[in-house]
Amino acid sequence: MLSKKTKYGIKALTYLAKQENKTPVSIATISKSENISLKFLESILLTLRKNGILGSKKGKGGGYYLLKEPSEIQMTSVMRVLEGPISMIPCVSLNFYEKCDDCPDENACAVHSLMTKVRDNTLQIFKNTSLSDLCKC
Amino acid sequence: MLSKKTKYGIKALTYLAKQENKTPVSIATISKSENISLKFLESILLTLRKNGILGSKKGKGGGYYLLKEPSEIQMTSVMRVLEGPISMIPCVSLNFYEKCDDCPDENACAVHSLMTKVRDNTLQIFKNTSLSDLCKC
DNA sequence: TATTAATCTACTAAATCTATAGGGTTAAGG
DNA sequence: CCTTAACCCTATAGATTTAGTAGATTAATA
Repeated sequence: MLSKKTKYGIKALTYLAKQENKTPVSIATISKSENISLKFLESILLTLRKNGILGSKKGKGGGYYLLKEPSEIQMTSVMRVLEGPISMIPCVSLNFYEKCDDCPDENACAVHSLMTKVRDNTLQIFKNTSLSDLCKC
Repeated sequence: MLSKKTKYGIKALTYLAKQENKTPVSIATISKSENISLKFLESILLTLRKNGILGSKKGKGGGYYLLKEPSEIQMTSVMRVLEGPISMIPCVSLNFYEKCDDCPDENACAVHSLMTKVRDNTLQIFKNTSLSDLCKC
């Protein structure tokens, strides 16, 4: 299941991507427009900033803005920052790999092979989708 | 994230699919072979039975067995029974649809369109993968 | 320089989900 | 009638999610 954190994060990012100029947008503005709890959104935007996707400006007239062009922001990085692993199970994860306790042989594991397929497909979609693509809906 | 329930369920199913004859296999046998907590596996097999994937026989010589041929069991049904929706978000789910509270227009929602793509792809994989395919690893 | 608009930080909390564990009941076989 | 094994119900520790609350910090501006 996609967490609300990720859902709200993507919505906020597309909102910012749709801005014509790059002047900062306040959390409150995004919160109202996208119907997102202000305080929750605050923490989401903070993690996006700490992970190099957003920049921020403090004080009056401040807010958040994209650090790169929307077309340069892949959904892979957005998903990894907000949702964590793209894989459904750690033993097939590229960036968050972990061995299963119960599994003696990954190569003979049905779950492993099935989830590898799913990961490959999902990864392709996220790689080939940028923030600017999402704005076209 | 794939739950352990689903992971264990798939492992148990492939174990049953690998059996040559269709005589029932006890929970204890599968539990030992696949390193799965017996009590947890018990509840998993029970839900698989209640959802028409497994049959069971009580008493001595009893246990669980597949109701259909492994090649006839699609991963779509297995996943839906164990993990629930295949979609990452209810608003794109075919079998578990729910509207988002915050979203005024699904067709204009970036998350919706992205997750529809992911669902379509994942669904294809699960549809085209049967239990017998998983035994070939 | 005082005010105001913002981000930033830290703590708390309710609700839900996950992954079991325990114990008793029922049915089948020998 | 004894053993075996599924069935069923309950509880629970721990983790995660989704916030809410309170206040500190920073920067622009009047």
